[in-house]
Amino acid sequence: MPERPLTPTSHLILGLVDTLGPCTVYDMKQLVNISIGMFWSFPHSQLYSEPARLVDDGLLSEHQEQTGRRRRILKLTRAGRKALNEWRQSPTDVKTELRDEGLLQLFFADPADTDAIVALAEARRKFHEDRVSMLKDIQNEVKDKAESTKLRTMELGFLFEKSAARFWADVAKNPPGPE
Amino acid sequence: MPERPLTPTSHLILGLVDTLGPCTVYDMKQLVNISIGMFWSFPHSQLYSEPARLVDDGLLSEHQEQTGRRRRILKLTRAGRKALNEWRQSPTDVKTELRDEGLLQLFFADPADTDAIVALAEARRKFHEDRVSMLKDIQNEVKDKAESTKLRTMELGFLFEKSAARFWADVAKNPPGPE
DNA sequence: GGGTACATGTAATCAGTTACATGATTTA
DNA sequence: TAAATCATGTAACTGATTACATGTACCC
Repeated sequence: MPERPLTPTSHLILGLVDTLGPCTVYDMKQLVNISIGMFWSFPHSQLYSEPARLVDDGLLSEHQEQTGRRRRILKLTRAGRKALNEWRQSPTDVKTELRDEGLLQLFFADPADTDAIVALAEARRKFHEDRVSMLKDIQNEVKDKAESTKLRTMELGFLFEKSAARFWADVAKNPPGPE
Repeated sequence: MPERPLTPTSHLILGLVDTLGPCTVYDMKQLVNISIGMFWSFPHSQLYSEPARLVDDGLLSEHQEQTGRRRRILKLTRAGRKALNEWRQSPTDVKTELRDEGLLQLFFADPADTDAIVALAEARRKFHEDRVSMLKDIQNEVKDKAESTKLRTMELGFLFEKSAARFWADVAKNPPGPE
């Protein structure tokens, strides 16, 4: 059995099952939606397909209900917990992916077309400001329940959205021009 | 011919060919490496496969050298320029993907294991600080040659790396703990 | 003239994404 | 009890990633 290299998605699932205890995919989806999923999209089909692989790998066990919705309950196996803990002890050296199509548009904007640049900047500023307030709402709702590490994680996202909003406001006010 | 929806990678290629004029994939790779590719990874095989699709779509034309390395020279077609300009006029409403495995590790860190958290934070702080200085070097080198829009784009990346470095320094100094 | 790094691609795998489909619960 | 929404999945596609492969130019 040449073991499959685990992806970030694998570790996400392992971490979620550890956080939630035995749980369904839907439970995981709920948690992802209001936390890490705010910054890193994990479509729900991934949350189904990856556990299936992890069961094959022996890192999760699954138990299907015999009644009602026949949901699958997922649990960490001993090997799964071991894999999770090893990952926890090895800080990654992978660079952050900052994939922003708005930035791509700025990169390829025509410096002579100031109107387009300002329109882009205004749209993105508003976008990031809306996200700042969404994040505030979420934070208020979870701040008493969530673990300290999870709250802390949300902070970097928060910082990013705020500097992005400021950045685009500045671009709108003082757009790059020709020459 | 139902036209294929263009991806960010498609627009990247179209934009690069517009910026560089008729060029090879390698020319594009060089530019990507010192700019947008610092934040959004585009493996070079993508820079080969996507132009092939765009040629199929009629958005690029290609002309292979008959001698030497038989490189392929790529050019925007009229339809390609039209597609690029339409994209330029339509600010995206797609959210920024901030994919950071270090953050994932913080999210799933054990609040009781302060040592692991501090080690993670130190590693990531150093990582982002190194990137800040890489970016400074690049900026110094290109600041007289590059277009204003392209320089401006790099700034958000720069801001991000700086706040990430600060964030992790703070986590190291004042790590989230149990209870 | 042999080694090394640059340049140019191809192939195969696999994960990510979108779309589809439908059953179970709640609410009007 | 019908409509709406929540919940739970599957399937097909295709793009992203990794690995492989080889040619060309330059340097020692």
